[in-house]
Amino acid sequence: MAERWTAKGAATRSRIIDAAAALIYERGLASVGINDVREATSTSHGQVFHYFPGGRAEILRAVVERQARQALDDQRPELDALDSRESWQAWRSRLLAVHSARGAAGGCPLGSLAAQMAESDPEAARLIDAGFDVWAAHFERGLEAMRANGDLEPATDVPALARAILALVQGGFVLMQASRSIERLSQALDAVLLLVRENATDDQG
Amino acid sequence: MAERWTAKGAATRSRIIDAAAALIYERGLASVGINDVREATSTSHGQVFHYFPGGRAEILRAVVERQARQALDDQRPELDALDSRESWQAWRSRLLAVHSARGAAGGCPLGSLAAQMAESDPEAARLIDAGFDVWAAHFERGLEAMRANGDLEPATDVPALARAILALVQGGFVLMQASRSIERLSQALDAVLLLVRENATDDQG
DNA sequence: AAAAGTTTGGATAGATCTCTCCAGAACCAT
DNA sequence: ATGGTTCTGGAGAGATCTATCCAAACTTTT
Repeated sequence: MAERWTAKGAATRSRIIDAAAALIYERGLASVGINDVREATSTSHGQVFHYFPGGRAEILRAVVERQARQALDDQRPELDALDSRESWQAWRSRLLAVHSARGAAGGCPLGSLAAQMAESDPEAARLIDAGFDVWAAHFERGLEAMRANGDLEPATDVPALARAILALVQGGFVLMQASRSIERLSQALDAVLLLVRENATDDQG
Repeated sequence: MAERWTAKGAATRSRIIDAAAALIYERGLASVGINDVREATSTSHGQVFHYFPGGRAEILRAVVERQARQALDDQRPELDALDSRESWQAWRSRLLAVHSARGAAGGCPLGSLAAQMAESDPEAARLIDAGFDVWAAHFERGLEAMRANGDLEPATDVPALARAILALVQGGFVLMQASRSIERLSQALDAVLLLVRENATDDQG
């Protein structure tokens, strides 16, 4: 099914998704129509519906999947090795740097889509939720690694802690988006480090 | 300026705001047009623009202010007296009950508007941010009361803790909205209690 | 009761948006 | 090369949406 297009076609399709994602991130989903995407990509109306027979809804779902990847990539490479308190700190720095460079606008590439799509498109909501699952799994992996190294209290409820951390991150993004201030995200990430520290064994903080 | 309308007129205006808020909360902002609001309130097109000369954008801003109040009311009366660990627990229970009854859908009445309006309407973003400020101030007041009672570590950075708690709540709402599971909000609120407990003096937990 | 102001209903303009359809150009395999 | 497939361009139907405008009905005031 992914082989339905030639290399050229797949490139055009990607271009459409990328442009749609960028526009939605900058202006909000409601302000982005097919025509805006068409203009931004120098494509024709026919192409858009050729590559997305499901129309706008199908583009939007592709954007969700793209942004789920984007949100994770924004945190790499640190996201893949959150196995010490220092690595969590490095992860925090990267996330802040990325969103500082973006002007503290737009919120979470993935999370900001939740409020915009969840109520109108259940399938999109499912995709967003799946993205959160993968994200939380990365946190879990890091925390488990810490536990294996003896850096985390053995009794820690890792899945619950991972979800709490993800909630903190998402909430930090929401507050940041409303205020356009990186400070809000920074405070939330400080609390993440605090949570990790308080579940760590060597409580030297 | 608030006396521009008679009692009857003000009632109609309120009816419009309430209906718009409810529809937006249920279907998402992008799916709600003036016509939907008109139908839901059995009003005419003329009335809508009579009471909101600024058109759709003005209605939306009024909805933001209404939902800022709604979000706080959802947490009352506990929100006004978060001066002990028990009161935080009662607050948690109320919030869960309210959103459980709503089917764990829609997210935060206020916070869900951030992603939907912040990028397209700066004034709306300002109103949302102001709502968050009031919300955080309530948390601060409760925490300060705890400190005055000797229940909180004197060195606690209360404003930062309040912001972290608000971020947790907002993030919990985001995860809840995507998954339609009250469990996600519950986990976030558990973490709130944990944060409060860990900043409390008598660490018997 | 008359006048002034407010509220209500609805027609309609004007713009916008999604989506369908068709045809020509480019590409690829045999 | 040639036949089939994919890619591209654009016209236009059909629906929807915001907003304006005007006049009638109702309220309030004098």
